Amino acid sequence: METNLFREHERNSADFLKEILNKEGFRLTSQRQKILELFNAEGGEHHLCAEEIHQKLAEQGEKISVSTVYRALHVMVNLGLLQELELAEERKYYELRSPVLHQHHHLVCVHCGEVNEFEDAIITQVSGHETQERGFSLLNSQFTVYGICPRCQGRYIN
Amino acid sequence: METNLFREHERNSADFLKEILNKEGFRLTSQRQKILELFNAEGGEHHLCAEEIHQKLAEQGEKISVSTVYRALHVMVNLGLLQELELAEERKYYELRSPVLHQHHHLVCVHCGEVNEFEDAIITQVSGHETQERGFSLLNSQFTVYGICPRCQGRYIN
DNA sequence: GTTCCTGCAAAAGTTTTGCAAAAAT
DNA sequence: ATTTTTGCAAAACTTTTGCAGGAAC
Repeated sequence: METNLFREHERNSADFLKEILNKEGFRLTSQRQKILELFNAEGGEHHLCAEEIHQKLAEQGEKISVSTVYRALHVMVNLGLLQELELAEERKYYELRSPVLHQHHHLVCVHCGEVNEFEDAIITQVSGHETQERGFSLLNSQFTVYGICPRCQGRYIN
Repeated sequence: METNLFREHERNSADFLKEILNKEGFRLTSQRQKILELFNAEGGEHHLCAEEIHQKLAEQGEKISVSTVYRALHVMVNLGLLQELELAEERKYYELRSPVLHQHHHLVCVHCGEVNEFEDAIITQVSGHETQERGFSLLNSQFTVYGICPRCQGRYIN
């Protein structure tokens, strides 16, 4: 069961991205491709912030400026490829966008920052119910649970 | 049915605040009192950011610096009096903290920024379930639904 | 060829911090 | 009297923007 828009087209990821971009008058650039590849790399980080993206690409020898990263992230959010997350931190994180029905949510340890993901169809139902009741259209939802993970419970919590 | 920690002690709100502060080695100051009074004022804004707090207090003739507002907000979050919200905006918002069982959540119009609140016990149940399953202790949770409100649906969405 | 995109550096906006004076305990 | 808190100004950090050169269409 695939849960992200991008992986479904992995074989021709560049073509797929180009199509999506061009449809809206944007252009395919190597920088945008590299950023999306980073998100798509399996086993890697799921949640990335602009600075992390910039640094990881720099480590791979890619030349890309921070402002380009920010601009690319905005474009991809607007195209529906990425979703912006508000975790416990001061900066914004991004992840590949899941279709609403397979959306996952986050359980964050406020002590060590560990992030767990989970899915729950009820959350989607509640989103649909609340939006319908007020005549809103539903775009997406974000559910974040904060707690202290088992490892950190043993330590003194400041 | 009271839903916030502060209102329960409204008659002696200053004493109540002082007690909470002193218990942790903090001191009661007029600035901290004024900030909490602002949140507690009924019919007022529920969600306030640092700059709004600073401005509203200035309008009332209170002298308080922005840095004091930030410092007071941090103290009150740590004491459990306020909760930090990550709405759709670039800055952080705060509201009086509700006991977990009566927590409310937010429905945000991404176009005009209108914020609706709602309660749903199922959200609390899911929070409890997910934390227990992974051995986390539950601190709180935040559920935000993004959509477009009825008024904005008629307009062109950029 | 035209339009969009990038990189750079500078700017903007929010939040934090160092320090001396003031206030709370 | 001691310790915390405040206000101010400066700094730190994330994010945005203007502009000229370069790349994609």
